[in-house]
Amino acid sequence: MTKQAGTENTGPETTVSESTVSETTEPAIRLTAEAWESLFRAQVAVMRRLRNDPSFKKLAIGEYDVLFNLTRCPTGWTRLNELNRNLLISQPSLSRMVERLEAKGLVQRKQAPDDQRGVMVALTDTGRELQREIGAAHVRVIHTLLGPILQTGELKQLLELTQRIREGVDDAEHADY
Amino acid sequence: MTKQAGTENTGPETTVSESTVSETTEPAIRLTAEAWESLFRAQVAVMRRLRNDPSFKKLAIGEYDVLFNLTRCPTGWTRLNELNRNLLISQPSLSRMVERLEAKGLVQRKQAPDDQRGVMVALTDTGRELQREIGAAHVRVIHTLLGPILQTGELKQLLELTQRIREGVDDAEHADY
DNA sequence: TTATTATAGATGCAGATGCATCTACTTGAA
DNA sequence: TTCAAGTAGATGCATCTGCATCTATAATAA
Repeated sequence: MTKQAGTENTGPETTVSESTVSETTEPAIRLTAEAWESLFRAQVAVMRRLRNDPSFKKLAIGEYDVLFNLTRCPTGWTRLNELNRNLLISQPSLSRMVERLEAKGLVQRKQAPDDQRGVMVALTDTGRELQREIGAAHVRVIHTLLGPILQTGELKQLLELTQRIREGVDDAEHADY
Repeated sequence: MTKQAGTENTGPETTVSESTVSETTEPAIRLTAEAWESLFRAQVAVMRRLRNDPSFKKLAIGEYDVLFNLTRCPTGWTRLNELNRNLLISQPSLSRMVERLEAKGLVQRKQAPDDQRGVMVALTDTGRELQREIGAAHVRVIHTLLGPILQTGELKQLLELTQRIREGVDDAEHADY
């Protein structure tokens, strides 16, 4: 349980609480909850570090994420609602965030050709450049942080497991049942 | 690459962008970035589902997380700054969130005995009850969601890998270098 | 066609967030 | 001691967020 000797630990424990997952909980359910909890905390731990990195001085992490998602569109352009599927923020928030990013000259908008209601977004050259700059720093931080913790094989395992989670959850999302 | 036949995919791809991690990037660095990216997206995918669950009607997910963290304190009480270490929100935000939770009767505050500046927080009985209620639903959703995706052994792998990340990152945080 | 229902995105508004700063207290050095 | 520097938490303020709702367009049914 990795408790440092001589430390008066009064803070929250890193083991799963009995009030949520009691010892009488069915083991399979308990394990699933513990795995999720651990995944979530790992994400928080890494994110806390990332957020404070000087590379995110220019742009909030959520805004960077929008630019990043835009780099992944084969045509360069995406529908606003499509973009929203990969983010945690709400539709109105994305709408206004894109507005701000446009004002900063980082993205551009145009009407969707096939749907008069729709809006398409793409990076501008400036936006693409900024994304690359921040992304490069981002990658360096991650490598410095995670490199000493996980070996190549373990990184591959983690990648594979989390990819399946993402795909599985997204599929369930679109499934009509 | 799991692309559905007959689908005009115009949205963001699920493979890592070349603009951030180019094919010439050192493989180890590339893999680390891909693993983090995948972990992050998996977290987003699960979180999107969780957030919409009716069990979070009563309390925002961030507020639930505070209650949850409080259940893990051996003594029941924690220092505000200690609590803040496990969360993504800023110190002023936590300060006000606790204020609101106190107003709702879910947590209680008292002055720290050993430090006149400090504030200690603990759940009230009502708070503990609500945490249990939401937590139980939470666990059910997670199990329904992740159960069909990962097997027992895989969940254990995931748990182990993410635990190491959390510990490793937190240790690096406290290290003085 | 026309009426109904659904969807894309924008907007008003109340409330939450982070940053900078402030006060109060503590620590450590002279 | 005394005083400078550091830390805990609160607060003013500008900004961002989500919810509910609105408009405009699209899809579906009658």
